Amino acid sequence: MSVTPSRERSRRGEGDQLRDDLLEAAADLLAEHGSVEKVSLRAVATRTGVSPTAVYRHFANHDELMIESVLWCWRELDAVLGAVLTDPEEDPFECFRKMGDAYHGFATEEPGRYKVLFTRDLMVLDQVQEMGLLVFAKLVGLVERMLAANGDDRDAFFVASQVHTWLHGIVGLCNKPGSPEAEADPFPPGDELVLAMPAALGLEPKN
Amino acid sequence: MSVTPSRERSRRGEGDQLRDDLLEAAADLLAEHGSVEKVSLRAVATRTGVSPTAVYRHFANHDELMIESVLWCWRELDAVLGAVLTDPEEDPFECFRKMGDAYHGFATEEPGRYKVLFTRDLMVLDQVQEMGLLVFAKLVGLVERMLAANGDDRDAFFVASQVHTWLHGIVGLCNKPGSPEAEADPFPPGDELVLAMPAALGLEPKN
DNA sequence: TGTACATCAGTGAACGCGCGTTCACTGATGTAC
DNA sequence: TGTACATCAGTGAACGCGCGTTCACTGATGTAC
Repeated sequence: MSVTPSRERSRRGEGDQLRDDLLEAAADLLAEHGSVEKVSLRAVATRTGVSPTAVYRHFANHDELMIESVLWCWRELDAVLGAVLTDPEEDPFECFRKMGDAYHGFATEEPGRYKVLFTRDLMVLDQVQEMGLLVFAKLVGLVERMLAANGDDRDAFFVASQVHTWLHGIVGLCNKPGSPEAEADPFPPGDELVLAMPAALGLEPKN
Repeated sequence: MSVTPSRERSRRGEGDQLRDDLLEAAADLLAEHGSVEKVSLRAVATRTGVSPTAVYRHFANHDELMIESVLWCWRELDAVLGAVLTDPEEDPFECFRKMGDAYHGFATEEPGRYKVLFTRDLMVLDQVQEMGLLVFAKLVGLVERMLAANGDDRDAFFVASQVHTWLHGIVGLCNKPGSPEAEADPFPPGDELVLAMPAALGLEPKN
């Protein structure tokens, strides 16, 4: 029941440090296991170097710890995509290609994290849904710019939904299961499908 | 520890009946919970009206019970899609529309079952992968017929992969979480996206 | 036709495990006088 | 400057739970003689 003394007790008034450390450990465990059910409060405490009871000083219970950790993960995806999507001066088509790569890259490098983000039971929660909308709104904006540049009068919201659903499906079916053992699964590599998407959806610059 | 006597003991020589009953109960529980981890051997036994130990007469352990149940679920999807895909006389474009509806319908009506089918940890298993390939091969055949009808020289395998990844993404992001509480989620209804897919992928009959 | 017996289809108690959560506590540290 | 004390940041033991799995068993049923 004792704990590896891997962590020094915070100084007085700096107890909130533990909260961040717990969230970081929980996010790592979510990334490793890919699901909220497989990450126990006790495991998070152990990884942080603290006893299970200490967690209750910062979170009401296991559920709250997990929800906060998932929101933490969402902020990471937002940061990754935000770095690519926000510059309003850059060519939107170039921007779109980079976004596809970034999205596919995140899902490939962090499959567990990605899976957790889009778990349906979690997306029902208001706060999680809000984060999802925030990221999606950026995509809608980018699609608007592409359509405008092409004089295309399609609905940007609908087209952005097409983009997102397709990307989501590609990374869901084509991701390798960790090791590069390669040719086991029946599908073409995800990046080829990502590459072919803009043309199929009419999101390439008109000549 | 005792069991509701909801089930009569099989007659001698008919012990295999229990095996089928267990698989059916397990498939139902998978449909309800949407994940292998949430379905315990004990829960399957209880639902079947039998003690946990009885399960071991037919399955080596919890893992084997779950794998066989998932294969059972795959056979159901195969049957649903097979009913639509197999008639080689029918107009392939009409057939394709029906297939999209059937796929979307299965995923919407049985979200738990659908989720389990495409769980990555399970798809790694040879037998599960084999079932997936079997279903996918039918789609490739259908796409071949559409491309041929249109004199389209694209690779049927690649186009079928585009179809499947997109459908998978649509049902993954747009499915309602059970009740028709409606306008919570940010995306357009899945059936609209399914309807728009053939045109976007160039899979409508040429005039 | 009667009876001993092997087999089949299960049961029931028990095990050790990790889990979420509660409770009473401890010891260092900053503050008031 | 010294000391009493409140507070903060945790600890450690214990609880009841459901789980997968093992073990010795039971009772009905078909078969051999």
